Amino acid sequence: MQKQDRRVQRTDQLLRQALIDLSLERGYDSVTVQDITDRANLGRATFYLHYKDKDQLLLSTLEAIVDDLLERITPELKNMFMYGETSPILTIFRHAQENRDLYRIILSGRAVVSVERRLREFAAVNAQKILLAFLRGKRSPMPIEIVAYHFANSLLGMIDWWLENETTYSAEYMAQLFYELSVTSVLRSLGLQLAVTEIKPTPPPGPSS
Amino acid sequence: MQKQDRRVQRTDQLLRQALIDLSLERGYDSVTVQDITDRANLGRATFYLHYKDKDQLLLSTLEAIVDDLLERITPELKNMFMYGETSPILTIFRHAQENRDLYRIILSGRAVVSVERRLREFAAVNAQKILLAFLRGKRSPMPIEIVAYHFANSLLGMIDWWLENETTYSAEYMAQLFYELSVTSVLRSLGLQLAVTEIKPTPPPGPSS
DNA sequence: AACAGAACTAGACATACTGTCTAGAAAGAA
DNA sequence: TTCTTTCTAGACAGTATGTCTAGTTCTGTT
Repeated sequence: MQKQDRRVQRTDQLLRQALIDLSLERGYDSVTVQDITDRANLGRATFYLHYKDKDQLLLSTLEAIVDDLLERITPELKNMFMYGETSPILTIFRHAQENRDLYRIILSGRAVVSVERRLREFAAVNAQKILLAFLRGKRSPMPIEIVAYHFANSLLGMIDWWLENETTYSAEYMAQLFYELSVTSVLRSLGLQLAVTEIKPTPPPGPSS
Repeated sequence: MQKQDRRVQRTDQLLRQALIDLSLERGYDSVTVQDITDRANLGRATFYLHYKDKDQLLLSTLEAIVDDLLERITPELKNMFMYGETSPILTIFRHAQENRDLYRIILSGRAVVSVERRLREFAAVNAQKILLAFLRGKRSPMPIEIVAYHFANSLLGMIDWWLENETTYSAEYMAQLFYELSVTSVLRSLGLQLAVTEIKPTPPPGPSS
């Protein structure tokens, strides 16, 4: 990451954006390497100088975005409020909104298996970490892996639905829905009281109906 | 479906099984039409006499299995008990167990986008029907589409996890976990009391830990 | 047992995409 | 300017697709 690589980074960025755009336009599967380099105004050979294949390109885009999310979310996990402005859940919804295109490609199965699986695995692993922290050593009455998987799966599903359908709902509203639909029962299943302060009564129902 | 088509059906079945087997062995994506017909001891040309492409073949397998499930589940939906031996949820878990291979290929994203999406859509649509029936005309405090999507997504996620990991858990146990993790909070989110009888206390915790 | 029609096969074909390689052009730092 | 990195154009072999044709093998019916 030294020397003369501003050019390289620019090319990287062009390729990533081209793949995202083309995927949304006509589906990840049907996008060829040729298509990508054409769109990015680059030679096809250049692609292979940067990435092994199309999946690698998408994967690297995912990694970048995941790093970004982690950076934003880690400090918030210190205090474990699931509600309010510092809620990690809210942050995740906001992050999804900001990176809507990429999330959509990956989540709605537009993209390829391996990448989606990577994201889901990442989510499940982190969910488990968080739930374990909540437990503080207590024993869960339910297998923690299932609960964590369910938690991550629900969150991703909620995001998927949101980005595909009613984007007019605010991130705050979605976070609240998720809280009511998932967080509460997850905590209860772990044998925990809602160890959470700041429960807003019931935020305004999202814009449209 | 007349005349001399026992042979056709047999060929169909051979192709389907070959695709399932090969997909589990080395991933749906990397299976070629040649592979399938080799495994089924058929000529490649024969494949195209039956299906347009690989996706079509998988899709037709899915349709068949979905029809089967619907047939079993429809009568159970008459009485709406979510618990007990006639619980539709339990039936779904059993169905998944019986058709484990196919479910795994589709759910774990081993297969192709379009097929998985079809299954998820099917699940969401039916979930919505069921929830509407539960509401009996009452107005839900939460957007019903989201709740239905969440419900379907959770169920599929649970099945996915189950088939991929601890198949030693019984279908009954999984149904109960699902009930506690999802059904309760879904009903509550719809503004419903648990309109359900027969809540078993807490079934034995699945075999392993 | 023989026949007719349906179902399958083998192989060839055009097409498309992949991933690699080479020789050389363009860009940018020194 | 000069030197190194980065990109390009085009060619290449390899593999999969989907279509087609002519011919073979089944199977139910007579």
